[in-house]
Amino acid sequence: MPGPVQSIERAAAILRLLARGSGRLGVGEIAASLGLAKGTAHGILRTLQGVGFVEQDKASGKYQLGATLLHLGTSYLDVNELRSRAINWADALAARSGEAVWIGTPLDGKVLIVHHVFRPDDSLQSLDVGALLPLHATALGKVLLAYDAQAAAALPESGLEPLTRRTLVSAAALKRELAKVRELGFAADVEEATLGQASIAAPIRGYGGLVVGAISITGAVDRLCPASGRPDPVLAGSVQNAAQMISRDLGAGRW
Amino acid sequence: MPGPVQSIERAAAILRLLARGSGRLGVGEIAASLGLAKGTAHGILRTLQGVGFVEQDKASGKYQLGATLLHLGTSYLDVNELRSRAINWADALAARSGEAVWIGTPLDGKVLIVHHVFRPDDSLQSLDVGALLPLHATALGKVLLAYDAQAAAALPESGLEPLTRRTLVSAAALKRELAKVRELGFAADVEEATLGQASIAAPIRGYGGLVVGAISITGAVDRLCPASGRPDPVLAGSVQNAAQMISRDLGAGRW
DNA sequence: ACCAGAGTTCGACAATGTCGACCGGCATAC
DNA sequence: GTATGCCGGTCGACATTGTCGAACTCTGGT
Repeated sequence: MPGPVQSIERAAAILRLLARGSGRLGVGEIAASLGLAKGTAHGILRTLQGVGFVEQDKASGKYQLGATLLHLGTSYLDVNELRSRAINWADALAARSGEAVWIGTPLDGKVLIVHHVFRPDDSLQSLDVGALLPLHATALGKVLLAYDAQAAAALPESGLEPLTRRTLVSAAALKRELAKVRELGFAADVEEATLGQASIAAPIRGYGGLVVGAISITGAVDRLCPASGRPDPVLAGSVQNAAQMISRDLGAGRW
Repeated sequence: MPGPVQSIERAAAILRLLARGSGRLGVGEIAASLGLAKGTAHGILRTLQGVGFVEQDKASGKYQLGATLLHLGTSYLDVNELRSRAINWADALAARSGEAVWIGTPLDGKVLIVHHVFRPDDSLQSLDVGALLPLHATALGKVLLAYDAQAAAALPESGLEPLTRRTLVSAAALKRELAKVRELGFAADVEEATLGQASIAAPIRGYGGLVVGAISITGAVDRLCPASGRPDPVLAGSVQNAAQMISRDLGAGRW
């Protein structure tokens, strides 16, 4: 196949760098990180600035992400079929379970949150749409791993980052967990991402039965796992049911 | 100055086209819209696909925005200084006024919503962060216009799009309105964007006193304009006060 | 006042992306 | 069932285009 356009790849690399670096970066730092000449990096940055993808802090001369990206990002939400089909079911699930609902899709070895319904009762919660969560420490991620052999194979054998003292960090333990997920049809995490919080997730299938995302509820451990430290089967059933309804809307056939 | 990088500009144009087009587009349509050869458009699209900025629908072969953009967009929120300084004050304003709060910044002849606090009482509201609102029909936009001569000059003399039957569509009427905004120090719109809804907005100033954004409350007309169809001065004062606090945090000097 | 480091500019080279014609499917029309 | 258009994808030659690296300027610190 004919070559991809290098300058665009480089521009994308710069944007990702700025997103990861969580702050402003200078031309020199960017050029060094990507192995480019300073002048080259500058030219790309100036172009990105012209289209509004990056902004320059006039005081320090450093660069950061630009406002246009926010608009493009939310425009993505409008065309995302998974999200638009799932919204109604997510609201219903939140109402029935009384917990916050997330919908996630795999992105580059992480889980991207594409929808978030606040827990019905109190409304002082931060919005997590657009956030990237690790695959191995969240119920959403475990579901995606369990039904995507490719993603599972790409996981490192060790060195999984522990978010809490309960995070699974060994590949063997995770593998057992994934087998259990496939057997039960849903995944759970109990204080593996955040202390005091648990989640239950189920797979969403698209056309052809392929798993394209997952839906989960998240809340306090004692509500999701009443006694015994195992997820409440009624709640798990609700999540699975919501996932099935969404899958049906997506044309997933008889799954 | 040395030329900007064309391929990046073209890639950005494609992304904007996809964001505007609100749906999937084919290679041919994109190439025609931008005056490019089909092969060229294809190469750029394939590169954008490689970096996750666009996705291809396998069934139809058409392209749409990609998930990576969502993550980049929300990463922008993390580094946006206006938003991060304003969040606490926005929460306080929402609590005191009992209304939904927006924070907006100018972007390319529109208002970009960078923060949104739900109305405290009921929580069944859609999230508008990332949305682009017109300048002439919203309180946020009027504030930005009133204090940015350049943006005001760029407005068309006529042909302002009417969103409701109360939207100001003549340049003269808008001009008078902006003069009033400058005099009072805040802007209002009463059913000019959505029937039954009103807003009150005040300018946020950054370093040097420059207006960098605006904050507003939005709610039912009878709550914001109790009798007489004019905005409640107490609520307007609250909005102005929040704007001043944020401006101070941004280092706006004595404004 | 000097120096160090930042972002920015400049010009030449050739690597790079662009163009336009060509292929292969799929769907529709006849 | 065949023909036909449409659409996405491919390929190779040309020259436009982006890249490099050195030189410039300005700010801030010493």
